[in-house]
Amino acid sequence: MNQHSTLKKPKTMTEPRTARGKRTRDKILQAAASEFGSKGFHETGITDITKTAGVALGTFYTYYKSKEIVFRALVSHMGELTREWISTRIAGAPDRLSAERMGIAAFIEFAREHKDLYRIVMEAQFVANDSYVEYYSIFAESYTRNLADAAKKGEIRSGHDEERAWALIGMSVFLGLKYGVWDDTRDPSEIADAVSDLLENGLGIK
Amino acid sequence: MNQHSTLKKPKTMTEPRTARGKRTRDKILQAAASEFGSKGFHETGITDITKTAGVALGTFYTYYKSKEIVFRALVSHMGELTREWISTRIAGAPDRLSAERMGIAAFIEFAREHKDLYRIVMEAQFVANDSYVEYYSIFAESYTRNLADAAKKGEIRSGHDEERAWALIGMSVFLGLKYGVWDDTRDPSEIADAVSDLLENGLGIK
Amino acid sequence: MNQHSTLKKPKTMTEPRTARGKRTRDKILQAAASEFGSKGFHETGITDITKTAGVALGTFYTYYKSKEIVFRALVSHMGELTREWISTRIAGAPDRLSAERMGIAAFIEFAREHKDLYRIVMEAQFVANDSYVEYYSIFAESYTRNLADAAKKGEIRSGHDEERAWALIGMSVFLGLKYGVWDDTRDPSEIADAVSDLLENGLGIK
Amino acid sequence: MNQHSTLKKPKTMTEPRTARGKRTRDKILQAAASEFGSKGFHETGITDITKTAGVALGTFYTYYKSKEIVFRALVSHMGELTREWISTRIAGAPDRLSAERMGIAAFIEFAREHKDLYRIVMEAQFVANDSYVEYYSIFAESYTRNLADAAKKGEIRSGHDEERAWALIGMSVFLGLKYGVWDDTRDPSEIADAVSDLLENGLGIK
DNA sequence: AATGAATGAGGATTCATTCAT
DNA sequence: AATGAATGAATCCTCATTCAT
Repeated sequence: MNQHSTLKKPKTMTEPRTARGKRTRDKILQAAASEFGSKGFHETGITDITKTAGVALGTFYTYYKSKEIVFRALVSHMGELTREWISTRIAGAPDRLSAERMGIAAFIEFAREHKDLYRIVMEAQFVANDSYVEYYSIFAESYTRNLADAAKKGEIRSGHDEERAWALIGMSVFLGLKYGVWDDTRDPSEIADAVSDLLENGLGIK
Repeated sequence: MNQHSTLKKPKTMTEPRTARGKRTRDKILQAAASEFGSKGFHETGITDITKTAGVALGTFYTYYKSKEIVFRALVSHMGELTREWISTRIAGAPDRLSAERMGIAAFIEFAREHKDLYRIVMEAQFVANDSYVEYYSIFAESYTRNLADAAKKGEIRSGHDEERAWALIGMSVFLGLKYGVWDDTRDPSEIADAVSDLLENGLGIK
Repeated sequence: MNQHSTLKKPKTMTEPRTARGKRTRDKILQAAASEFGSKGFHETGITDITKTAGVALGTFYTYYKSKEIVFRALVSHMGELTREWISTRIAGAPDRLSAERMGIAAFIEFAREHKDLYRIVMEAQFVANDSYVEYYSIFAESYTRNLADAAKKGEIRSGHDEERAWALIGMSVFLGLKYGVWDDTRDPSEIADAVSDLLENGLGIK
Repeated sequence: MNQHSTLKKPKTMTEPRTARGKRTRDKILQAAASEFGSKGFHETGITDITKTAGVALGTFYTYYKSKEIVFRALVSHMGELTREWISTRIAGAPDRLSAERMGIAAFIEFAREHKDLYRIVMEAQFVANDSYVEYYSIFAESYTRNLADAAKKGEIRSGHDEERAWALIGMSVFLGLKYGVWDDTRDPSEIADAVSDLLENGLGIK
C-alpha cells in the first residue's frame, strides 16, 4: 500500500527506555481504556485521556502515534485478556459440555467486570474493523478446534464445527451484552444453567 | 409516533405537505442509508448524503433535524424491515423447529442483501444506544413469546424462554455477520442446515 | 450609486393593490415589530415573523424585499409614532419649561408602552445606522428649533441650542431606558418632576 | 471573578501559563476590539479577529470559549478603561460643577479616541444585555454618590440624585455619540462649555 | 521525557432568499 | 396573492496533531 516506500521520518515513536517512561505509557493506556470504554471512541478526546492519566497533552504522542493506534492496542490487549479470563475459568472442566456451560458464565462475568473493555471491542467494528475481525477470528478458530477435538473424543455430537463455533460465539456475545452489560442483576451461572439445556439437548423433543 | 417527546422547541421540522416533498424526503433517507451503511456514521458527512440524494445541502435540514435523527429513523425503519423480511420467510413453517432453520437462513440472506443496513443497526450501539437496545428488545420479546408458545404446543422442549431467545438471537446475528456480511460465498441455507442440528439436538450425545 | 442604471427585473415588490393585500402587509409589519422588538434583529428569523403573522414564508417577500427593509420601515414608522406621541402630550404646555417636563414624562411613558419599538430604534444603530442617525437628527433639529424659539420668546435662557438639544435628547433617551424599559415600577411623572429641577435651575446654587 | 457561575462543563479554558500565552491572548483581545468596533459583532467573524491578531483560527479558542465571551470581556475591559479615563481627567477639579464640565469634555474625547470601544459598549445592549446594564449601573451608582456628596458639601443644589445621575449620564453618552463619534470636528471642551451653562444654571431664567 | 501553545482542516447547522406551483 | 420546497453561502466551533521549549 505504501506507494513510495516513503522515507518519512520514523516519527518520535519510542519504546519507553526508562522505568518512568513505562509507567507513563501505562497510565495513558489505562486512561484510554477507561475513557474509550465509558464515552466511546468518538466522544473521547485526547485531552480526556491525558487528563485522566494526569499527563500533559503532548505526552500522549510520545507513546502513541495516534488516537486510533491506542485504540487498536487496547483491542488486542482485550483479546488476550478475554482469552486468559475464559481459559482460566474453564481450565478444570471435565469435558466440553461442562466447559461450554462454564464458558458462558465466564463470558457474562467478564462482560460484567469489564463493561468498558467489552464496549471497546464492539466499537472496534467501526473504528478498526480489521482488529475486530481478527479478534473474533482467532476466537472462532480455537473454538472450532475445541469442538473438533471434543467430537473426536466423543464428548459431543459431531457436526459442522466452524458454523457451530460462530453460532456459539454469537450466543455468548449476546448473553454477555444482555446479562452482563445491560442487565447485571441476574446471577451469571444461573443464566449459564438456563442456556445449558439448550446447548446440551437442543430444542428438539426427546 | 413521537418516540421521545423531548421538550426541545419543535424547530421548523415539517412532515412534507406535498408529494414532491415526500419524494425528496425519501431520496434523502435512501441516500443516508447508503452512505451510513458504507462509510459509517462518523465518516459520513451531510454533504455526502445530499450529494447522493441529488439535493442541496440545506434540503437535508428541511426534512431531518440532525444527522443523528436520520440515523435513528433508519434504525427503526430497519427494525420494521427485518421483522417483515423474517416473518415473511418463515410464514409457511410447519413448526417452530423448521421456523428456526428458515429463520436463520432468512437472517443470513437479509444481512447479505442489506449489508449496509445491517451495519447501521450495529453501529447504533455507539450512536444511538437506546435505539439499539429497543431494536433487539422488541426482537427478543417476540422471540420469547414464540418459544413459549411452541413449548406449550409441545413443539420444542420447554425451558427458560427469555434466555434462550437472547441466545438464539446472538446466534443469528453472528451468523449473519460472518456468513452474510464478511463471507458471502456460502449458501445461506447450507449454513442454516449446518447449525440446524445444533438447534434441534444440541451438542449432547444421543 | 447605480453604476449601470441596471435593467434588473424590478423584483416582485408590489404596493398591495387589493384590500386583502394591504391587510397582509400590515400583519407582517406588526409581526415584525413584535419579533424584532422582543428578540432583536439577529435572533429573529423571517419564519418567526411569518409564523406570528400567520402567513406563509414566501408571502413575506411579496411585501418586503428583505429583512433589513422591514426593519428600516419599522424604524421610520417609529420616528413618526414617537413624534406624534410626544407632541400630542406636550401640546397644551404653557411654555417650554413645562413642555420639557411633560416631554420627559411622555418619553418615559412611551418607552414603557412600546418597549419593543424602543428597542428597535436603539438596535437600528447596528443594523441600519443611517436610519438611526436620521431618526435622531430629525429629532435634534426640531428640538433645536424649539429651544431657539423659546429663547427668543424669553421663556428660557439663551444658549447653544444644538448642543443643548443633543444633551436633552440624551437625557430623555436614558431616562426612558432606565425608568421605562428596565425599571417600570416608578411613576413617570414623578421622575419627570425629579429631573425637572435640574432642567429648570441646573445644578448651581442660587 | 467568575461572574455567572454557570454550571456548564468548564471545557478546556485556560489562563495562559506562559508569557507567550499571555501575549497571544492579548493580541487576540486587541484584534477583537478593533474588529468588533469597526464591523460590529455580527459582521465580525472569528477569522477576522484571528487574521488581524496574526494567529491561527484555532488559537482563538485556546483563550476564549466563544465569540460572545470575548465580547463580554471587552465590555468589562471597557468599563474599567472609561472609569479610569474620566476619573484621571477630572481628578484636579476644584468642585463638582467643574468636574461635570471636565467630565463631559473627557467623555467626548474618550468617545473620539475609542470610537471602536464606544461602539462595542452600545452594541452590548443587543449581544450581552446584562453586561450593558451592569456597565451603566456601576456608572450610575458612583455618579449618584458623587452628586449626593457634592450636595452635602453645598457645592450643588440638592435633589433626587439617582434620577439626576441617569439624566447626566444620558447627556454625556449622547454628546459622546454626536460630537465624539459622528462629528469629530468640534473641540470637545467647546462643547463642554456650551453645555456647561445648562448644567450650572438650567434652562430657567435667572 | 514532558509540556502546553499553536495549528487549520473539517463539519454540522442556520437562514435569507428564490422559485415553481 | 399565497404557498412552502429548495437552495447554498456563510460561520462557529472542535480536536487530532505538531512543534518549540
